[in-house]
Amino acid sequence: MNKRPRQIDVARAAGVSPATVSLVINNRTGGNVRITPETRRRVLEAVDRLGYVADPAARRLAGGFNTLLGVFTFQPIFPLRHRDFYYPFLVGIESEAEKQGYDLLLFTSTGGPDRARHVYNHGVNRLRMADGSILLGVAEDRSELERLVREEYPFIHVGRREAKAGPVAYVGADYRSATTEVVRHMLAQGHTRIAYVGATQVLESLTDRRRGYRDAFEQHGLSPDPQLSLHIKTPDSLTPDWLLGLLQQGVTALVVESGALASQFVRCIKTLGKKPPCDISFASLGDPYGDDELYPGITTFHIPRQEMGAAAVRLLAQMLDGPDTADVPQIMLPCEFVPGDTVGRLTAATAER
Amino acid sequence: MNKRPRQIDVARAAGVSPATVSLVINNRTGGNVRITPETRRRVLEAVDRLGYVADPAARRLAGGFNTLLGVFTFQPIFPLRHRDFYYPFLVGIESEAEKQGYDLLLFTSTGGPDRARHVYNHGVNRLRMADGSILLGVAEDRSELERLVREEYPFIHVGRREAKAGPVAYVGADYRSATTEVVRHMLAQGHTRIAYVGATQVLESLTDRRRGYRDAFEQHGLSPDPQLSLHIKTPDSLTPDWLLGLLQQGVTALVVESGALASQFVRCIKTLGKKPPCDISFASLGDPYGDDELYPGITTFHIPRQEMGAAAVRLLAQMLDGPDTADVPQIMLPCEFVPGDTVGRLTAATAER
DNA sequence: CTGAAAGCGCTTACAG
DNA sequence: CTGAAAGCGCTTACAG
Repeated sequence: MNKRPRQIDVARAAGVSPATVSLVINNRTGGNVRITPETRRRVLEAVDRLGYVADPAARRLAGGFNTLLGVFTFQPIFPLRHRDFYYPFLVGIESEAEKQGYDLLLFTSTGGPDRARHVYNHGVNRLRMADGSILLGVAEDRSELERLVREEYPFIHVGRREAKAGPVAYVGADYRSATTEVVRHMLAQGHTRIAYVGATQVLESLTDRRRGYRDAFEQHGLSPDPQLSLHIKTPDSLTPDWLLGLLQQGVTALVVESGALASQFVRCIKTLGKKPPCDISFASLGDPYGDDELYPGITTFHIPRQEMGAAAVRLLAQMLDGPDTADVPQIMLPCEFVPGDTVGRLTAATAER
Repeated sequence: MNKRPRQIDVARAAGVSPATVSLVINNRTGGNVRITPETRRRVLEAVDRLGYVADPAARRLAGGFNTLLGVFTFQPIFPLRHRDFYYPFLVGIESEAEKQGYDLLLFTSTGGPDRARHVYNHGVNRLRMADGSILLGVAEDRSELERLVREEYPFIHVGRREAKAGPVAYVGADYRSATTEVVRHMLAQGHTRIAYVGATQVLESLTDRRRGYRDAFEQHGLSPDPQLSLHIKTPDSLTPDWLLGLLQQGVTALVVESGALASQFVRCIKTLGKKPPCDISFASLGDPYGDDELYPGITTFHIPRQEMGAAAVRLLAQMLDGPDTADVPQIMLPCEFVPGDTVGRLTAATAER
């Protein structure tokens, strides 16, 4: 086990100084650095002959940067279930990290026994191992986010987030406008009794949708019936009977807040032997992740998950490379409206059913 | 507050030397090292207050460890297509890394313009940033693997690999035995004209299956008809006509080497209006990844991808923790036989069809 | 055009 | 029980 050659070995073999070896290898040519072609040749020849390979750790230490981007998720990033939740984001994160020349550091050592993950372990911000990090997913506990903001650790959150400690840098999706577009589409088809079925949870991404729903009505000079904004604890609460109740209240169209609710809705409507859009118009506020076709021609909008991941990396790289401007990037990406065929014109028959 | 705190900052804050900080943080307690509880407390308090995290690069350079496990794939790890190829491995890798307290370093900065990845970029073995690495996937070019072995860099390959430079540490799946089991199952049902449809490629995992096929015949005191071992360049070469030709040669059963070939086969057989197992018995040598049901009750074997990932991490952790025993771990995990219903008993009707 | 020197942030013998 | 010092293998001003 002969030791691998070091820079100094190459220098000796080529009859130059270590500095010159470094210069040649890194192709540093700017400024007042100029290497004779002959010297360069000798160095490269020695590198080749000795099989020299620079130590990346030393390189990074000396260079003062580590080109490591952290990826932190509050839950395991590769869960067996819901495998697809993080996946499209990761596709974007990875490909952009590749372009920007960063490696990705996945914080897997921060898990508690419940597999919920913590930024601060033993009071230490593990993320500091990376130059900056991307945060993904939903944290039960907001205090870690607050602390990160207070600490001024460079990070980008995927998904809009608010914190008391100050502005959070994020790449979000514009659920508000997208929801407005969907609901306006329903209003334009003559519907006014449009139910909103969402979770009880309060979360930025959900609040945005709820605002979008309201916006749509206001833009039509209407205001939504508060009775039709329904918040349930779990998708299971959405039962055929419950749905029937809604229909009897004159609901002619319905939007659900998430993919999980959408599939539950589809199940119920089938049980009832009814079909959208004839019996009820229906839309999902965001396409389900994965490519399992939830319902073929569902009316919805596309969440640009991949682009969000890529944009987050790009912003983070800028934050790290660029001069430290104090401004906190906050970006909302548009969601593309997917017309589908589950929303139809309100007919007298439907309305009076 | 701008710069991240260094060890020296903690030392000053706690009124001790950097060495003591290092000792406390790494829980070095053996030998003649003993830290007063009071000192330890002061150090940890300072660490906490300053938010100190050791620089992994410096740590590695100084001869310590990183608790970073590299994950290297020869292609993007999160491809949009074939998303599921790496996925189940990653599930295992992540959960085991979590258990062992390692973070995962994904080498995304090593991509060439073709997105094929290289261990050695500009002559640098990027993997050395991590204590050790897991390698996944198929490399066109074997020279990097050879070089890693020669360099004695600690790594585990997921999937059996051979190298000229010496033994490769791996966690493989026992495709050979699994294939034997499948083919014996066919032989036991009376089939003898069993075609083997595989790729032209030569690769350990494929070679193992080909051996397993041969083994099965030998165990029945037979030897396979060389004419029935067929190797095609792409799945597209498997056409209905081609299949018909096989049937006319008296083939009554058929195994395909991969999931891609399996779905192509299923397509052809449907075109021909035939059905397994009545018209032909059929098995796939390994379940397709993902959970898209290729063919509901297909006869195959289950590749324990998740377990392979976990085992690789476990072995690597042992390699790194343990005293440097020179032995190279090579493990083959069993594949579970999935009987399915696409293999049936050979009847006179089928044989003489 | 190239070398000598300092320094990146740690860990590990070695003293005391 | 803890500190001072050397060293890991590089890069980058700074001289000359």
